[in-house]
Amino acid sequence: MTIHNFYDSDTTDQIAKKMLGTLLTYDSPNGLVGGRIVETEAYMGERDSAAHAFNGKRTASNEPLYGPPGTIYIYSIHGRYLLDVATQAKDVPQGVLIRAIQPTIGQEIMYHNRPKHGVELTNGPGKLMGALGIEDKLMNFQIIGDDKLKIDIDNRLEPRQIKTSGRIGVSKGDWTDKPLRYYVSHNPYVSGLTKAEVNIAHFGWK
DNA sequence: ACACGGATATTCT
DNA sequence: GAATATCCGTGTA
Repeated sequence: MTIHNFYDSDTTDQIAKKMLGTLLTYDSPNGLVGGRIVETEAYMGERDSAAHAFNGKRTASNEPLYGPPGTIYIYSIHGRYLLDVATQAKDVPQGVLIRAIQPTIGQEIMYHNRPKHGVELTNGPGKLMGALGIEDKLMNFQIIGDDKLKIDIDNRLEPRQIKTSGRIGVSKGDWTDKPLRYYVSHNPYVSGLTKAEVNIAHFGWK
């Protein structure tokens, strides 16, 4: 199965949900790193008041959102770099923000890239990029899976339960509270998860 | 020049 | 947990 089949004939919110449990990997200069995606958010394009392409806004920096499905869209905010993947046909600026991963590959390298303890390694969109060692926008416009940065959708882990909520950190607007954030219930690497919600025995996987 | 954001770290109750 | 402090690229002027 190629990455392209994954996007075919699905709405962006469905794609965001289906990305949970897939494996994000990066063939970094220091070695292979990566982990299971445990938290995503869908951004629904021109009509979505929280989206970068709201009202058709199109600039040099959000141009990758307008690319074909699988186009990598890295952007900076508050001095961090965040990872988005465009999900729809060319010129349809919808995408999924990858907000957290459970590290499974090259953890020593990631702890070196980002010297924090436990879940602090990757429990946020800027944190996971720091851990992977991606601190620039050089991969913008690449198609995910074509080069160093990949999402492996085979052997996807099945979440026991997927929860939804409003999206984090978006400014007030009509779409602020729409349930377009998806996460693997009980997984400790989900951002902002309370201790009581974590299950250390199964991490939320079937 | 300048204000601000799809965030994170620190410093308190 | 809740209130700051700080991050720096980007858009607008």
